[in-house]
Amino acid sequence: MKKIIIKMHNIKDIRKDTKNFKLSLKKRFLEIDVDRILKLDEENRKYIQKKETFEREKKDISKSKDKTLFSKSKKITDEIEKINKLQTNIKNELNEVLSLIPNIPHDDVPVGKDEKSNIEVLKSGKIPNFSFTPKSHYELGEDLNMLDFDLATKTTGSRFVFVKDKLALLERALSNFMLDTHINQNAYKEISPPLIATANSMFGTGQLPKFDNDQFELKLEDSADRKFLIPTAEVILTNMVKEKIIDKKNLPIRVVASTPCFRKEAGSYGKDTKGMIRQHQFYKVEMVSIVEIEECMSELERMTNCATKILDLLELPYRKIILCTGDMGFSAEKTYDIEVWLPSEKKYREISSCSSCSSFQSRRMKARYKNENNEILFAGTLNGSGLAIGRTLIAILENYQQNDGSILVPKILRPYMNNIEKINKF
RNA sequence: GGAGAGAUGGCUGAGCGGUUGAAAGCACCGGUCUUGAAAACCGGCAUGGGGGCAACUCCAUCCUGGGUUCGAAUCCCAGUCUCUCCGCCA
Repeated sequence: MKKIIIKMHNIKDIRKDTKNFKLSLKKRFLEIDVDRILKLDEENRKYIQKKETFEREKKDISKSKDKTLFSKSKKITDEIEKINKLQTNIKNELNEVLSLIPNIPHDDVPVGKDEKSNIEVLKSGKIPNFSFTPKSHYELGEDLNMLDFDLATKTTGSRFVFVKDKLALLERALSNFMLDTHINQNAYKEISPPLIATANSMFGTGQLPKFDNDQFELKLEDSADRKFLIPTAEVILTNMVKEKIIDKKNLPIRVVASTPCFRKEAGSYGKDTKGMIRQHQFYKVEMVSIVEIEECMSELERMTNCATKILDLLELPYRKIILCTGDMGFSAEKTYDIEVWLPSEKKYREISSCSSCSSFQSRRMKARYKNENNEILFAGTLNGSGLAIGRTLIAILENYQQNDGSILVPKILRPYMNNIEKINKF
C-alpha cells in the first residue's frame, strides 16, 4: 500500500482565497483559527525548502563520487533529519486541524443555524384521513406481536428490536423492492459489501476523526489496527474508488447496497427512545454516485428523485427539504432530506438524506479521475438513502393502518410478499 | 494454523549498490500516411510536494516502517498484503 498524503481541504485554495474560506466557515457557524492554519502552512513550507536545499547538496556529492566530500555529506544527513522532524510535526499539526473542518457549503444552500432554517422545496402525496385515532408504529407492531422491543433489551440492550413474522417479511420485501427499483429503473449496480471498514476508510468518508464516539469499533488483538462496523453503506461503497485514478469513460459510477447500519448514536440520549425511529442497528438501502466534479449538482437532483420515486411507488406522503448550512452533515456541500408523514406524530420525519460531498471525500480518499484533457481531478461523490428500511416500515405501519389494527400492504409490495394484501394479527 | 513464492508507473513486466524516476510491451493521447478506418511509422504519456507570472526548475516516491552506506528499487531487520500447497471451517 502506498503512503497516503492526506488532504481534506486544499491548503493552496485556502491560502489563495482566505477570505472566502473564512466566509464559508462562518456560514457553518464555526470558530476556526484560520490565521493559525496559514501560519502553520507557512512554517511547513519554510522547512520543506530548507530540507530540499540540503537534499540537493547531498545528491550532488553522491553523484560526484568525490571521497573528500563524503564526511560532509554525512553531516548534511544529520541536519536533514533534524529539519525533517520539525517539519513532520508541523505538517501533522496542520493536517489535524484541517481534518476537523467540515466541507464548504454550496452557494445554493440557505444559511442558518439549525433545522428552523431548512427550506421545504416539495410536498407530495395525500395525508391519510383516519376515522379513528391512528396508533403509533410501536403500538401497532406490539399489538400484532411482530415488534418486540423488550426481548431485544433482554438479549442485546436498549435501542434494538426483534422484527417478527409478517413484519420481518415486510422488511425483507422493502429491501428487495427498493433494490430492484434502483437497479432496473435507476441504473445503479447492486453491491453486497463488507459491513466492516478500516479506520482509513472511515476517515475517507468523514466519520473519523471527529465522530469516533458514534461508531461501533471492533475489538482486535492488534490495537494499532482499528476496524469499525459501518454506520452506513456510504462508507464502504464510496471507498470502493479510494486511491484510484478512474478513467473518465467509466464515470458516472452508480452503486446501491442494502445493508445493516450500526450507530452508537452518542449524544442522542432521550431522543426518540420509543419505537424504532432511532436504533443502534437498522437496515438501509444506500445509493452512491461517483461523478465528474461539475456533475455534482445534477447528480444530486437525480439521486434525490430516485429516492422520492420509492415513496411515490409506495404511495406514502412526504416532503423534500433542503438543509441549511448549520444542519448539514460534516462531509456535505448540499443536502436534501426527504421526510415521510407519520400520522401518530402528525409530523414529517426523516426517511432519506441525499448529499453531494463535492471533492471533500475524494480528497480524503485520494479518489481521482482523468478528464478529456488528461488532467487528474478529484472526483465528486454523492450518497443518499433510498430509503431507510426501518423508517419505511414505520411509515407503512402508521399510514396503512386500519381500524382493527391490521396493516394494508402497499400494492407495489404485494408481489414481494406472496401477494398478501393485509397483515393481520392471526 | 503449517510450508513456500511474491509486492516496481493505468496494466503486463525488466532491473537486484552509483547520471534508473526507472528498460520493453500493452493501453491512452497527438502527428504522418489513407476517401474513411485499420495497419505502419514518428512523437508524447507516473504521482505527490516546494519555488516561479511563466517557460521552467527542485525535492520525494519502485508495499509500509526502521537499519547499513558518501550513495538503496537494489543489501539487512520488522510488519502488511497477495498467490500456491496442506490442514481446519460455515
